Parts: sequence; C-alpha cells; structure tokens
Amino acid sequence: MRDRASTSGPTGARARVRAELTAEIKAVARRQLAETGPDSLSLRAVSRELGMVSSALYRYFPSRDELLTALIIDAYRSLGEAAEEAESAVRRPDHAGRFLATTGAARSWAVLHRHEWALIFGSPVPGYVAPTDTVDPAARVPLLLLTIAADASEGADASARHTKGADADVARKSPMPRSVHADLRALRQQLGGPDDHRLARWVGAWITIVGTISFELFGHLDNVITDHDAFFTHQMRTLAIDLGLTTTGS
Amino acid sequence: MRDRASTSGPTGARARVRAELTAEIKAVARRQLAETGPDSLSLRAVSRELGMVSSALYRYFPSRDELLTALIIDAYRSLGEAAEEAESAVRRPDHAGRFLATTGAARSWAVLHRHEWALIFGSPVPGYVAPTDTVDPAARVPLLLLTIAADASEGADASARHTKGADADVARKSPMPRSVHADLRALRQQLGGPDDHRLARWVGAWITIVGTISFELFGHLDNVITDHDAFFTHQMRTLAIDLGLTTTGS
DNA sequence: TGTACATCAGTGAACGCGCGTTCACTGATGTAC
DNA sequence: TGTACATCAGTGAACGCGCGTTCACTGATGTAC
Repeated sequence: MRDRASTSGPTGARARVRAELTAEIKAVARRQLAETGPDSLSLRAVSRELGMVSSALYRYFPSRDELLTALIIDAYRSLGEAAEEAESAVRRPDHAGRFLATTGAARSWAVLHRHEWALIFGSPVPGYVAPTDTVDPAARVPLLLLTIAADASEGADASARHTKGADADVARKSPMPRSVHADLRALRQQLGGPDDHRLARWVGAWITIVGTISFELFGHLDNVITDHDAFFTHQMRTLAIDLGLTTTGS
Repeated sequence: MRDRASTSGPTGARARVRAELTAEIKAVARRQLAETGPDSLSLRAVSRELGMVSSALYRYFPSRDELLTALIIDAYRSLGEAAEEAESAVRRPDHAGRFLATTGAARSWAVLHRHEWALIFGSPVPGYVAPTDTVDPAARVPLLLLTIAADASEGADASARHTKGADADVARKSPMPRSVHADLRALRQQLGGPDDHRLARWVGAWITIVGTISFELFGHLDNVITDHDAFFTHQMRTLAIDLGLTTTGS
C-alpha cells in the first residue's frame, strides 16, 4: 500500500511514511464521517478499518478532538479550493457570474461532502472547542466574496456619479446602530471590503449562502421543493440582484 | 411533587398523573439537552435525574427516538407560539413591524433555547428519521410569515397601479426555471401565498432568517461581530426592505 | 562499511465508563360486580 | 359498601455493545561513530 521504496524525500523515509499514514487516517475518518456524523466518529472504528489496533492512532493524533480539528481544517481548505477554482474561471468584470460560480461551487462541494459541511457549519459538537488554527481556513470563501464585492463596488461608485442608480441604493439602506458600525470597521481593517452598508450586505449574503445550503442539506427543503439545484440557483440570482451585481461590470 | 389529591380530571387520576410525569420527563430531557446536545441525550441520564430506574421510562416513551420526536414537536410549538405572540402585538398595517417582531421573537427564542434550536434546525441526528407529525408544527412560523406576505402584497398591488414602484419590482426579478415554478405552485396550493416571484422571495427570506440565527448560535459570528442583537436587527431590516415591506402599509 | 544505540510504530491487555433495551417481578391503584 | 380481579407503574438484574485513553512491551527502522 504505502511504498517506501520510492525516492527518499527531503525529511527522510520515516517522515514520509508517517505523513502518508496520517493522510490515510484522515481519509478513513472522512469516509466514516460521511456515514455517521461528527459525534459518532470513533477512533476505534477508524483504527479497525485501517487494520490497526486503536491505541496505534495515538502515534498520529494525541486525541479524538485533534483528529476532528484536522478534519475541520481540511474541510475548510477543500471547500475554499473548490470555490476559488470555480470563481477563477469566470472573466473578471462579470461580477454576477463570479458570485454565482462561487456559491454554486460551495453548494456542490456541500452536496458531495454533506457531513463535512455539517462538521463546519452544523450544530457545534458538544464539548469540542475549535482551536484558533481553524480561523484562517474558515475565512477563505468569505474573503473570496469580499474581492468580488470590492470589484463590484468600484464599478458601482464610478457609475453612480452620472446615473440615478445611487438613489435606489440609498433608499435600500436601513439605519445602522453604532455598535454594528464599529464591528464592521474592525472587520474592514482586517480583511478589507467596501463601506459599512455594503459590507453589512455582503456579510449577510455570506450568511444567507451558508444558510441556504444548510437548509437544503439538513432536510428542510424536503417535501417542499423538488428541484433543489434550480431552486438554489434562483435564490442566488435573486441575492446577486439585491447585492447590485451585474454581468458585464460597470 | 405531583399531587394526586386535587380534583379528579375527566380521564381519571391515573391518566392525569401519567400526563404529568410524561411532561416531567420531557422537561428533564429538555434541560439535559440544554447542556449537551441531541446526540448525547441519554435515557439513562434522564431517568437518573428523575430518581427512577432507566427501564421505567419505557412506560412513557417506547424508545429514545420517540422522546426525541416529542421534544422536536414541542420545540416547534414553543417557537411558533413565541413568534405568533410577538407578531400579534403589532398593528396589522405595519407589515415591516410584524416582520421584525416575528423574526426578533424567533431569534430570542433560539438564544434562550439553543439546543432545542439545534435540535430542529441543526445537523440532523444520525439515524433519526423525523416522523410526519413534525410537519405541521414545523410550518407554523413560515405560515405566519406568509400571512404577512399576503397582506403586504395586497397593498403593493393596489399602489403599483398608480406609481412607478412596479417597475423597480420587475427589475428585481430573476428568471425562474419551470421546475421552480411548479414547486412554488404546489406550495401555494397547500399554504396560499402570493405569486411565484414573491413567494420565492419569502421562502428565501425564511431560509435567511433561519440561517442568520443558526450562524450566530453555531458560533460563526464570534470574533467577527460583538453586538449580535443589533447585527441581527440590522440584517432583518435590510431583508424587510428587500421584501418591499413598509411600516405603514399601502 | 559495520557495529551500537536511540528512536519510533504498532501491539495487546486493561481501566473505567456509558449506553438502549428486554424481561420477569412486586405492589399499588383502579374497576366491576 | 366490600370484595375479587385486572391494570399498570416502577424495580432490579442482565444482555451485549461501544467508547477514549493509558501503559508496558516488542521489533523494526534510522543515526552516529
């Protein structure tokens, strides 16, 4: 299975085998996750499938929680990659297209990795506390959306100067409390992004995207909507409209 | 604790005591849920807290799953009541107010009953299949929202005839696939509601409401937004605007 | 190139725990006459 | 009103299962000289 006869890596053969087995453990755990759900993911079951004794896993992960953390980080990474790849295939000025590609890729990934989605966006696993290393991978898709937001609002600002479009935009702002302004300002200092009202809309959009995918995956669309795919796309198109995204750019 | 000395009910004292204990079991289970989460809710732990032997619970619930089902139904009911009560306190023509009261009440309920919220809107419990009795209670808040939608779109139709508002409305429609039309038609036949484009927006709104509450409760707002309450209200105001809701009616 | 020692992967048994569910049982409470 | 029987709540032991984690151990693989 694992061939240690191939070219010796820079860190030595032992280290390479170790990395491979670590990956294999995660792969098996991911597969089992796909059948059960985070709470019932068991080290013993994973070791059984690997043909090892359960205690052997402790050479690779100091505890069950650490394995969970590794899976969470991998899930965020995998989701982020899928979204980025889909988004990068769309021509830059097509803001709406980039948005739809991103959200569509996120949903497709979620449908293909239901329990991994549940692991990162579902109910928190009781007793498990996510360490800080999960923060960066978690921000990947939101960051991607913010780049679209930035590109789109540049265009909007330019065109607003000589159209009546700006009026409609202002009319669709709701009053924003000081505390929200402060939170958004802090957020913009970290990640960038457009002005507070637009930023709030984009944060809301991200929440809606996650919510729409979860709603479907957690079964709440059953017996209500049959064509989940078409429904999702329609919702995202509507969301794109509300975000003021266009297909051709400014 | 349970006094069987009071006036004998219509179904006999034994039945009354039985009903009381059933309620007590659910109450304890609910309390334990608040500490752990659905997966780790254990019949043995519940019986322990009640000072009974674990097998005694089987006089009241034929299995753990049935207890879970009872809790789910109760949760939907409790949420529905909270939302309806809040909504009914707002004067009828204030559509935006009714919307904000409903969503605010839903969030407040969720914050107060985090794990019950997770039970109904979080990741599905592995192996558990929700029976059909949960459908009606689950539809309560969505139905309430639809009554607001109906009232609001009546007003909108009336005013659209002699303002330019209708144009803006049309501009904010995205093309809708046949399959989605069909699904929405079926939905309207069951529950009523406005035309397909508006109905799609309201279904989307319900999904966004649930998603926004879950996003907060499941910890994804942590380290990003400090004032959760103000943030939620702002998001809902924005949503109300996108739904075309006004404060005074037509 | 060869030997001596240190490192590390994997074993197997054990600890101590919890779980859902079944079953034959004891008493107490209700019901019919 | 009083007795005889049926109903039902709750008991306690048991079945069979799974779990995370620790620990002393055996061998194999790598490293330093």
